Amino acid sequence: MEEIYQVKTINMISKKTKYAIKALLHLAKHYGEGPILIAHLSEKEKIPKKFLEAILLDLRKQGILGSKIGVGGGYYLIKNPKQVFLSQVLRSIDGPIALIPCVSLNFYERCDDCKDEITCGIRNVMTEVRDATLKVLSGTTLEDILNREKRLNTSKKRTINKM
Amino acid sequence: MEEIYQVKTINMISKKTKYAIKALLHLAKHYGEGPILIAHLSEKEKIPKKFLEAILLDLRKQGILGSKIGVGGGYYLIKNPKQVFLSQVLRSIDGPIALIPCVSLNFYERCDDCKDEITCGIRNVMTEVRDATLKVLSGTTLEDILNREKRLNTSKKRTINKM
DNA sequence: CAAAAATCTACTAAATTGATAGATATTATA
DNA sequence: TATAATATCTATCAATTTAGTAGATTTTTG
Repeated sequence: MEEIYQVKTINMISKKTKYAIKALLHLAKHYGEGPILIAHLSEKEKIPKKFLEAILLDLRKQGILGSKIGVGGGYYLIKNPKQVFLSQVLRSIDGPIALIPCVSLNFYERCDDCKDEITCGIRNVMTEVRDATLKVLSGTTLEDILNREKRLNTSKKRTINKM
Repeated sequence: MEEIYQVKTINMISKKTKYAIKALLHLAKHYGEGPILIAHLSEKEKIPKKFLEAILLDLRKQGILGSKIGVGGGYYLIKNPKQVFLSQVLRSIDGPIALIPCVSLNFYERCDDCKDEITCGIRNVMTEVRDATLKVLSGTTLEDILNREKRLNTSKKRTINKM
């Protein structure tokens, strides 16, 4: 009898958020070149078209994207890629970055079982986790990510040439 | 007509993990004093009993807890509280700590849409996020959390006395 | 007016979360 | 050895979230 192994489904950032980042990076690469079609983004970044529509709409409502209807329309970045922070993107789609609501800056909620926030040790650690995470996420922009990719590409080439 | 506001449900650590941490802190506080009943933990920490059963079983399978059946039985910490890291607890219940599977140390999976891991900018940032998060989570033990609570309590008292 | 686009509304299947119910196995002790 | 006290195992469930799809509608340009 064969056994079936079920890979643990993983709960991190959602596909939706990952799609959002990929779409935004594409738009960032073509910043200033006018609107890009949903259909084009969908094809180039391998994102289901209808799903992408919803994502782009979210990002527009967050003030990150602009859109134009009709011939010659599409989506475009409203902000400069060096002003779009990864923290903002994650919050726009998945919501909070903190691991626990009582420590979230943008989605605060009191824990229902909380006796005293001030002296809660769990909350205290989770604040540190939040700060450590945010230091990276709100220190990284779309432009930074594109630059990382450039850097990684050239250092990869150097490595290959040495071999 | 009244409007109904639905608070955004929040996706961070699960209730299950939070319950696990609370149960473990309780057991840590009484480390070395012998087994504690599920029923007792359930009542003191306000955790649904049947749900708690499943959680404790998980933690036992992870080698964090031991159990004893029958009269005088219950659950107890196998490891010293200064050797139980928060990272291990989170992984035992919720799974991965990384935000993206291709960067997870314990639950690695290749992204299905990945062309080249080495030059992926998203992966590059997410590695940094993982490291920053882990620095805190794997640097904090059950004992540390209890100590934090003691410290927070005394500094709170000092503040109150000053007023 | 026609074509090209985004936008809106509604629906769906599968997985996950947060539980509960009830039967069973194990152990200490009277 | 019987019994009471425990943990353990198996099954089930409702609500929510995730990852989409379908189709009608609105806006804009030419």
